[in-house]
Amino acid sequence: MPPGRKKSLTPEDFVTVAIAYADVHGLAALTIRVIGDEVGLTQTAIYRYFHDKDELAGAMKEYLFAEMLTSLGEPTGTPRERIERIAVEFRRLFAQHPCMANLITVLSSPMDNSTAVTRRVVDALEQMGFSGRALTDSYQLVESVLIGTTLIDLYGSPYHLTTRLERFRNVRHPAFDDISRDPSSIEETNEQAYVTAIRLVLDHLDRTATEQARAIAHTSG
Amino acid sequence: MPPGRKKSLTPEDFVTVAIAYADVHGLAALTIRVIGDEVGLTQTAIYRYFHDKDELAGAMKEYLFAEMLTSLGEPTGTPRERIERIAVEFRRLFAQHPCMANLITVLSSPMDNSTAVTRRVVDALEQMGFSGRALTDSYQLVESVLIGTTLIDLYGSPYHLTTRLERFRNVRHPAFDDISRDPSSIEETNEQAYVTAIRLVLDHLDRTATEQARAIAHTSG
DNA sequence: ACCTGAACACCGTTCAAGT
DNA sequence: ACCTGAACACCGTTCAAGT
Repeated sequence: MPPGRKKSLTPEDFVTVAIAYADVHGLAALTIRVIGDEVGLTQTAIYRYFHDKDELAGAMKEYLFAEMLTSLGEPTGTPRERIERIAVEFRRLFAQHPCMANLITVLSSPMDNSTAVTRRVVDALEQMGFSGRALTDSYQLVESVLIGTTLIDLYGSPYHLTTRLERFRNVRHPAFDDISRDPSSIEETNEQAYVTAIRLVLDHLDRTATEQARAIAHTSG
Repeated sequence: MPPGRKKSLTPEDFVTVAIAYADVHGLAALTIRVIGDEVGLTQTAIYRYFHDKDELAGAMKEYLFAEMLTSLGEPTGTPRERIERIAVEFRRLFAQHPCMANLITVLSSPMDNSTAVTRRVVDALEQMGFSGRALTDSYQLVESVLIGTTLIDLYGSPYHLTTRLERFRNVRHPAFDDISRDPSSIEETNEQAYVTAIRLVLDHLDRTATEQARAIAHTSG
């Protein structure tokens, strides 16, 4: 490609620009017209690249999950360590790209990269010894706590922190007043709750996995 | 009021009609024009009762939390039982009114009735022996798991079940295929995850509460 | 092939006008 | 006092027309 040659855009250009904008201004502020402005074209140019806004949102979600898969690298360590790793990277992804929380609540369709993450958790659970209904139940527990507690921290982005601050102030209790004075201690509290919740789930999985293994050994022995 | 006299509407009329519609068709389908149709007036009539759509959404949320407070009744039993009670009623509220999940993600402002529920949890935690930073951390853990795991089950309402069904099918694993065959077993799995998560949190609170009590006794003794 | 400009249906909201 | 009808700004989307 000769220099100075005006290269046309790619779908990825739209995706990265949209993510950057939504992270700062919130997903609600991301209109088709704004995207046009941001990439330097007209409002309607995007329809050459995406069928509709939902398809763009799906591509944004896939892009961010791809980023997470890259950070994750190849699975190593014990099953528990692998799930812990996923929990950490999941959290990091949402912290770096808060628009993800709104994307997930707005979007429903399962897609390749999110399914890949799901499968990693399922693999780890299988290696812990879960199968059949115990496997799906365990997976659901991990997903609910992992995504649930992350969602609740960030769904109002980019106003989630001030909102939570206001909620804490509304409790009208000295301990909550103390913490509502600076946003960073609110973030700490959220982080603390996440880490504790994940640890509780993993401890529980360790216990039930050995129980299931013992039950199977007893049946077949 | 004489019979046959045409009584004018109340704000509550709009609220109940809006909730009923959003529960069935989803919050996204609830437009100002639809509300007008449903109450039997014009699109713009609602502005005599609410400043804007956000105020209506807030009133819907408050109405549903009021319903929950009524179901809860006066607090009785041990602190743990009281939190369990709240967890059960919270779940029931969302099951009966799935629009609540979307209301929460869309709305941010803290309001009277939701704060009342918060305060009940805080009271119970204080009676368990938590104070200061341990109190806010404990509360945050309860809230994250309680609301988080509920949100994640229902945020796509009224399509949340078919969506999850499709996600399970996408995993392409025999155990997930089995469960994705009927929607009721998906609901069971969600319910199971919720109950387990709450139990894990409450067990953890029981442990840390006695630890904190012991630490205080040690310091002051 | 890639982009623009005008247009359309739909949304939340305002406001003057009706009873 | 309560409601209507027409209008406005904004949204996602379509499509004929430009290069």
